[in-house]
Amino acid sequence: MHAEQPVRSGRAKRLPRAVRERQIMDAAVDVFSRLGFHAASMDEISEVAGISKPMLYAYLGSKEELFATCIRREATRMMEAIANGVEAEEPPDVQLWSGLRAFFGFVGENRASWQVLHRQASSQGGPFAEELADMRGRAISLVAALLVHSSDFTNVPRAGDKEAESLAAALVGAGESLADWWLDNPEEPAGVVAARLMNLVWMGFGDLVAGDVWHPPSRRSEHASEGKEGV
Amino acid sequence: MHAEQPVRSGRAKRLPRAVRERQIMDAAVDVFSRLGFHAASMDEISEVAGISKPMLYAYLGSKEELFATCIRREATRMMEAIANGVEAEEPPDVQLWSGLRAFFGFVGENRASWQVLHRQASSQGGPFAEELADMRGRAISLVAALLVHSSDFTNVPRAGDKEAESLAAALVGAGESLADWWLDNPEEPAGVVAARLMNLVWMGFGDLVAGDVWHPPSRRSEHASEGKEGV
DNA sequence: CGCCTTACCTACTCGCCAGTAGGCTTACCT
DNA sequence: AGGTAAGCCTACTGGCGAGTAGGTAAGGCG
Repeated sequence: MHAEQPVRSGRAKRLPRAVRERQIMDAAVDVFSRLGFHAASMDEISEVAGISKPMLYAYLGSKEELFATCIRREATRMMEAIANGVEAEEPPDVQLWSGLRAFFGFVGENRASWQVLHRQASSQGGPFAEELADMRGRAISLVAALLVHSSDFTNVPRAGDKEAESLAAALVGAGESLADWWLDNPEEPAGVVAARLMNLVWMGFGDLVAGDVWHPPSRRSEHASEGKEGV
Repeated sequence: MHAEQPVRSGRAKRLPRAVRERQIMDAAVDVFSRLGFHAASMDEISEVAGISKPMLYAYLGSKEELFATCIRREATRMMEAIANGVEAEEPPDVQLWSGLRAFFGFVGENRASWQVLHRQASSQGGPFAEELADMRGRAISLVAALLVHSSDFTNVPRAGDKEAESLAAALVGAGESLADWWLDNPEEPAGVVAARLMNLVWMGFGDLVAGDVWHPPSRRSEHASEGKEGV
């Protein structure tokens, strides 16, 4: 939630192209996330960005190009945030936990990004959804690899790659969905939401109902049922 | 996927109001699901319905009213489908399984309904999202009740109502999301998708990775890892 | 048979928004 | 200083789509 700088009045100060482009992108993400692709108008985006419409067209092209660019930028930012949060040497459950925390952390601090990325991109058809599917694909591969690796650690014969991928898809889906739900129920901190999903997907209802919970390997240790780990 | 009856040419046959309203609603769901709320035009809906625009306005009111009516109708149909699939006397895991099968069965046979219901309704803000949130709320309560009841069956002290509700939210979210994913990957049968989610949420990755799976209490028995149950 | 209600139509208005034409101004470079 | 290019603007067009005005046919019923 950046504080978009206020509406301009009169001529805007001269700025180098790169800076303006950044401002415009920020404005576009903001407006697209609030209004949706169709309802968002180039007039409003230019106004929020503090410039006039022709500048918008001069720098970022048509409305569709602009939107696609937003999606690509935000997707990249998010994947990087997650990658930075995970240590490849840790055991699988810890890696998953770190990934979830990084993911929900990103969403929490970039609600607009997530909104435009997920809800808007997926409800417009066409090339936008593909862009998104692409990112989801990368995320799924990541998790699938984690799972395969994870069963290597155990004594289990072999949990087919295909099956791992399905499960990964389900988990990524659950994450997307929980993040969406969180948008509408923002009172809870990121750590709690992440812990909830971690427990659900790692332990399952079966265990939870029986009273078992997963919790991160001790650091400052946690009281029983709801990991309140930092964001 | 109903075969919408073809485009009319000339004057439409006189029909009683109730019948026309049904036709119009079907057309509206179809068009909204394909194009999204904003891109859908009243002209196109009226054309698909086989009547003229003023009829549309006469019967169903403004575009927004029409959309809201679609959401309500489809939400009701869906909740009924699920309710009909579940027997209150069964043990909790079986109830959950039946519910999931009914849910994915409905989505499979009513892709357009689901699309309009979930993707469209949630990406438009305003009263539409509320309508949807309402339905989700009912679904969550249902699952939460199931969970609470479920831990009554075990010897566990008590899994706070609040926590049950969170988990229910996560599960419902996972279901929504997996259904969405399924829209884009329609090759798999409903039963497989349902089984996948069942395993994920009931067993958890922890157990799955260790080689344990959940499967429905024997009927014609299933070979190991991927429940290919009905629907 | 004629009257009226209900179903249905064609043909507009009007506002909004993507995209553009054409011109002004400020900074930098020689 | 003065040229020039990069940054910026106001003010338009053109099309599309929501919603309406005002009229035509068809079935029912006295």
